[in-house]
Amino acid sequence: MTSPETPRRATIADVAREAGVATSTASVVFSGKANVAPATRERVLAAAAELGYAGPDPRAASLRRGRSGIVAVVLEGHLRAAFLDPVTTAMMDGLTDGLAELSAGILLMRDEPGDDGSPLASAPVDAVVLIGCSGRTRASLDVVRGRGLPVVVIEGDAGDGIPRITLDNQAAAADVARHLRELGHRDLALVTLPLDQDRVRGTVTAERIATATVDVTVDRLAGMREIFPDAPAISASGSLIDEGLLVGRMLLEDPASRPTAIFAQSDLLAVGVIRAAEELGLRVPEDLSVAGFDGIDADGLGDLVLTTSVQPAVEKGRAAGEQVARMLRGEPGVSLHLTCRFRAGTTTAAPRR
Amino acid sequence: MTSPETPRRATIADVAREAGVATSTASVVFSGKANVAPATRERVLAAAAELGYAGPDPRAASLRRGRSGIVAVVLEGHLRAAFLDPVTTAMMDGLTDGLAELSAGILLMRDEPGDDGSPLASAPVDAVVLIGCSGRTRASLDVVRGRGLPVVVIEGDAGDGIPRITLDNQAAAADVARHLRELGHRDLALVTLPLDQDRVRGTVTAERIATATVDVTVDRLAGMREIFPDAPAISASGSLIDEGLLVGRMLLEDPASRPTAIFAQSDLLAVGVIRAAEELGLRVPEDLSVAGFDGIDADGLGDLVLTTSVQPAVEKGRAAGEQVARMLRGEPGVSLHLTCRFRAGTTTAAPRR
DNA sequence: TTGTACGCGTTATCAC
DNA sequence: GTGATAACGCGTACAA
Repeated sequence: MTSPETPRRATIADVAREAGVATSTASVVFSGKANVAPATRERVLAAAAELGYAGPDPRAASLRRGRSGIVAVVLEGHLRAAFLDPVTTAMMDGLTDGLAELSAGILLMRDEPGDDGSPLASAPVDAVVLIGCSGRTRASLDVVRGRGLPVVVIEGDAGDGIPRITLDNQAAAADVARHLRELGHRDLALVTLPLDQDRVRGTVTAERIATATVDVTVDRLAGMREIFPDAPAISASGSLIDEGLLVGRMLLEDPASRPTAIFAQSDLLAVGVIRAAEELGLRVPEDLSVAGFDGIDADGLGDLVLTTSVQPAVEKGRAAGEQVARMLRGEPGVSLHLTCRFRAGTTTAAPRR
Repeated sequence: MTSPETPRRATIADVAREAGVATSTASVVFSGKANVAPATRERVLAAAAELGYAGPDPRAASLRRGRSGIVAVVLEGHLRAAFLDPVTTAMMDGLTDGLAELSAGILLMRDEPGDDGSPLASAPVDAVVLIGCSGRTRASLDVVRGRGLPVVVIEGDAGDGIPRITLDNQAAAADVARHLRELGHRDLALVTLPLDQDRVRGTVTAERIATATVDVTVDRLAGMREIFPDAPAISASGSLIDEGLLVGRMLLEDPASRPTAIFAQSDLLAVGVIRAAEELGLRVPEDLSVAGFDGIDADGLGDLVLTTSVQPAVEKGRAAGEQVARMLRGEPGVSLHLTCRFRAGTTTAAPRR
């Protein structure tokens, strides 16, 4: 222990000694939490420069403070897939806003428990935001809660008294469907998001709905069916333009059974459907009306404006961030229910016949 | 101090006492770093359950170990913009791969130094990956380096001996330009990525190039100009399909000055240009050749295959991750220069006339 | 296999 | 305005 092995990195104590002050004084110089005589301050800073001291070690500081300044964001599935989704990125954007007052960093994590237990359990985080929480997360979540950390869930349910940020998916979907009905459409087809983890592309049956696990999909479907109880539906395997294209082809290839309008559960799917229509020589909205959901500004639509329900994606993130901030302040977190706003675009019109 | 104030959270010492073992034994039970008699182990676990102990505090553990298991990724600009770019997401994907052996979390950070100094300086991270590093980052970077943490830069220059992952942007762009020249094109127009933080859309002048700050843009432009020294260029305000559409219109609207080929600095821009051509009734590649850069599998091209230079985006991330892992192991980090591969597609052909 | 003791680098508290 | 001191909660040589 007394052997001079590696030339150890300077600590704040070394700096204090070099400057001829107490460690507590040096600490205050760096944290700025109290007034220090300018002369003393200079001495400390000079000593730090001389010893190559780069400021307080964040690890030690976070142990002492009980705060690391990091908030974990748990996404389901591959990170890449999550960031491929514009709604998720918008939400992350809002989250950084809501977290701004904490000036906290965002630690990205996946839902899956890794080889050596969930990383969630061993990461020095101050709070956790779950996005679309699936069952698997529960276990690792217990550890986090057991530690007394704030947890907020966006569009999911983590049970107990965990604050949730939710959306009026069903009502908003009904609004869009109503718009189509009022335009005069009677033959509507639906394109849904995945129903469960399996993400099977195919016709949506009553059985499949009964065993569905993705709330968003089920709720939006219910809203659509409020207005069009018998509309056929096909589930996509993800919220992607290419999926919309594939499902769009399935729905449109047979001219005999072709619907006059297609309502997709996401804007990306809707863009794909529009592309499928173009492929088949159908014009939108003259020959086919297409509506989406989300209100993202989809890249690649050109001059068309998608009829959709604009969800407050950024707000969702911001709200979650604000709740985290509140809970970290010791105040109780509350659940919030946000609403979507219908937007009539240029992709829907009255049917031809 | 002896007063029983708040019912303090249980620590590993409490668990050990409750189980009638030494703290070290309890510690080992949780870390699994050594063998413990099954009976003892059970007693410890039972005690932990009883006291509501949720496992070792990550903050304390990281101080003790000197590792937090977190790697910071610094992106320039808004997080949202970063994740809108397919190249960035692909890179992040590779990064998680390269970092896999560390099973480290990824802490997202922005380039901008906040109000209270850069968050980079106060985050408990083990290493830092910079993506497209601008000058502003330098200051906070010094703190990190002063602390002796590994730093790796992807497509940027952080000075000194910091390992860099770079791309042969200029040579690769020249390859694409050469292909167009060999096809017989003489009238080429360029669409560039943003030149600087201002992201102004407009004609690229010598002055603008001189004050440009985005290396990628400048390098690719230089490569293009090696072959077509006088080709006119317009800068886009971002790598987006709709931006390509706008700039494409600017370049194509006047039939008199219409080029026979357009080379865009990103595939997304190229897709937009193709869409602009379609709008004007021009066929690709018969009436207009279009080439891009990146080699992402762009959505919405139909049966066309874009002529482009395929950059190893995932590899860039993976390489950075691997260097970080190496440096954390104590080995020296090395700079890597990756190369793009030219891919001839169906969007380029000999000019008509 | 289990227990003891020390140090990781800070910062909050309180007295001066 | 400055200084001494005690935690913060854990991991790990080392001895038993």
